[in-house]
Amino acid sequence: MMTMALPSPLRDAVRSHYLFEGFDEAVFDALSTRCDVRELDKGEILFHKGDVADYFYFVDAGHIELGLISAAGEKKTVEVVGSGGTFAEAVMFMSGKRYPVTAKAIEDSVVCSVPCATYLEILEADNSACLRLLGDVCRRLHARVQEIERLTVQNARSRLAGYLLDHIDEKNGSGATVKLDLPKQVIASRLSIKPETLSRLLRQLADEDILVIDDRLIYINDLRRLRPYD
Amino acid sequence: MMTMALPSPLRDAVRSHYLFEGFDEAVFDALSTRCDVRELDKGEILFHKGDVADYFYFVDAGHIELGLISAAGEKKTVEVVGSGGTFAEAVMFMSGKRYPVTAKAIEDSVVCSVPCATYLEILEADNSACLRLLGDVCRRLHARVQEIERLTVQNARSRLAGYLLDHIDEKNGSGATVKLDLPKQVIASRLSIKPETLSRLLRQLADEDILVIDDRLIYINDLRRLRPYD
DNA sequence: ATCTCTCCTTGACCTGGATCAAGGACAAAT
DNA sequence: ATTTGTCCTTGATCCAGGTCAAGGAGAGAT
Repeated sequence: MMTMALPSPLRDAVRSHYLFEGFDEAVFDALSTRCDVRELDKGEILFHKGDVADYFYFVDAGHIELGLISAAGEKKTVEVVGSGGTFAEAVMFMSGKRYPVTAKAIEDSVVCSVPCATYLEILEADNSACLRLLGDVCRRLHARVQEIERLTVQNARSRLAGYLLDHIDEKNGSGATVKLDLPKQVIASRLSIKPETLSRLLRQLADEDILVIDDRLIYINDLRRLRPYD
Repeated sequence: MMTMALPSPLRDAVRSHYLFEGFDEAVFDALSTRCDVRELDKGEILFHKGDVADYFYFVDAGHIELGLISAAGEKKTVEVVGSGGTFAEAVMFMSGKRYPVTAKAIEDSVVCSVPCATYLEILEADNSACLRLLGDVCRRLHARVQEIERLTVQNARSRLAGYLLDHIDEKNGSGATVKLDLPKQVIASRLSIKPETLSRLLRQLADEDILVIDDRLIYINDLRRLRPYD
């Protein structure tokens, strides 16, 4: 992992993220001098679950996987954050200040670290920043509740259908195209199934003529036949 | 369901909750005149998933179950809130402002409704209230991530062990006593298992002399033998 | 005291998805 | 051109937990 100061294009990208865009120029400037760029190789771990959480992150390039690993080695991807997104900003308020998940680069990535302490100082003075962060955290909370719903009241096939419908690139009439931008193993983990099962389910949907698989490109023939499972 | 103005003991209980205790007397007073008491019969539904979320709630007495129901009729209890707790305060910031869960009284209960719009106005002026709410929402977010972890990397037996260890009333040496304060069906749903499975798992643990069951009282003989599953 | 309800337990059986094991398809390295 | 590694697929088998069905126990209601 390499660490260095913020180059100006990255500074601008961070600046325009809604967690920062409301700040005064001077305030943001002070904050940005305390941020660092970190370049991560594919597979590199940024932080482990349980590490002290002094920073949250903005993704400039690549994909960061937030996941859980049990004592027994079981793995589960909770979320994958792509460029333009932030993660771990919610831990700022947690007593103990420890990351509840492990963050790992699933491809060569560039992230920007933001010191929680400095950001917190800003929040203490800036009410509207506080409200924006509240909105952000609540959105995340809602996403987690939906995930629990998917895990408990839906089966694997429904979860896959939901995932595909959520990742449509292009619609054409009653069909659509989905380009899988993540390795299938990562998608499987996000859906809490094994890669083998994902493979079989896709095959099953293809056998039923609901979709056609061309490597990482999936053509959905009829959205109506996929939706009932969502 | 009966609705009426806040009686003074309930007013004090709400006042001392951390989401309100930092308010100036005058501010809290204005808010409290807009709150109502609602008495719910066992089984009564306070709001459905998808309803417009104009209020959040403080529980004065009883237990409120926050749950999900799928189209197919599958049920899952996400959380059970007892007296002194609040729920649905996070929806204030959600676009659309709709409840993501259904709230149902699992016994005769008394709750106090707090209008989101009024509370939001206070937040817009009071920075420290904002920060307290942020802490609160982040705690909830963390709890949801832990729940996802339990659901995905642990099996039913581990989840039950974790539940029991989380609900210990009294410790004595290497053992402990747990008093189940919720109907077993509700506990089962919280653990995302069927009542039959809960019953069987408890029996299994009893057969292994890890615990003794006396109706709603459970004596854990040896915590060390239960912990490995947590 | 018997009915009826709700809550819980138990048994018999079934199934979705995991696991184990064996390749296939590429791409990068030598 | 062969090796090595990563990612994916496919088949065979297994099992945790669900489903279905049949009671049992206690609490009110009549």
